[in-house]
Amino acid sequence: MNANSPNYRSECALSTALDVIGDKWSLLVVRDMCMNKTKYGDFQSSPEGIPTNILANRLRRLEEIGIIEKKPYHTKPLRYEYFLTAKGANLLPVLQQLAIWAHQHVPECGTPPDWFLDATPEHIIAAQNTKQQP
Amino acid sequence: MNANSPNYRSECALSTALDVIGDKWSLLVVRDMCMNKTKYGDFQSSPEGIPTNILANRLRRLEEIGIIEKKPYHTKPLRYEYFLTAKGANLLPVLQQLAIWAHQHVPECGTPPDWFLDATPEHIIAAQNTKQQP
DNA sequence: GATAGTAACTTGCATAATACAAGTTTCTTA
DNA sequence: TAAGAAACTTGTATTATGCAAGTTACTATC
Repeated sequence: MNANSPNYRSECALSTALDVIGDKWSLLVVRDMCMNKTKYGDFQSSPEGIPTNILANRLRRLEEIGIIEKKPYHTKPLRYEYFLTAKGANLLPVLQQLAIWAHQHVPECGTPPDWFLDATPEHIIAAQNTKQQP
Repeated sequence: MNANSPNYRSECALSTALDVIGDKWSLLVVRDMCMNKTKYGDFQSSPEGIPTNILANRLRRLEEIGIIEKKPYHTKPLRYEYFLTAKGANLLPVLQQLAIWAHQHVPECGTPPDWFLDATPEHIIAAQNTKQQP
């Protein structure tokens, strides 16, 4: 019952990864952030149509576990932008492999853009920094 | 309502991948098969403890979508072993990247074995073939 | 200065996914 | 003859997800 007992299903790294980000929406929010989306409304307007309560919950959880961090961009009312941490940006290879697999093996699905497949976690971080300090 | 309208959330390859294998258990069953487990009881005895109704359901679904195939190893009563197809074995890079990420970023989790990180989909297929034709 | 609009949420309730326990069938072994 | 294993199915409880509506604090428009 305390915050230091995450209680993963097993010691297996794969299983633990799925316990942390293996839900229906988390990786899609991470994808959006890789595309330089930063605000609540940006995530909401993605084509998958994430329910607003789920989005609020995922942003809270992803921040708690250190995958994203929020920075205020407006006071009165207080509003935040969300950015990937290094931990979050390092999920990019996972996203890329998932996209490659679906593109190769699921006929109906779209083609991932080259910039996405060619990017690295470092690119993502760099792009975020230029956006934050214009 | 027909079998040819899978109705994915969007055209996005990542989103489609998650629609296909983005649940809590599918990739763990694929992992077990990468470790040369083939039978129902093998999957059940993995440390995560998959519920038996979920396991039966996932084996059916994974076969329907062509990620695994079953072959009889015993008649009366009829019993099947399950193997990865090429489509299934090609999920290995996804599993590897998830395991690498968790190993690097989640303190409590275990270390993936070298053979797992060094393997390729072709290795997996080859290992299955030697098991099938002794 | 009242009215409408926007952004980022929260709340309540319905539906779907997952979990747990028990039962079933068909052999095999003691 | 009885007990056990293997591979499930069925029933029900719990949790996660989905949808609609409401809230708060501004900003811009008539």
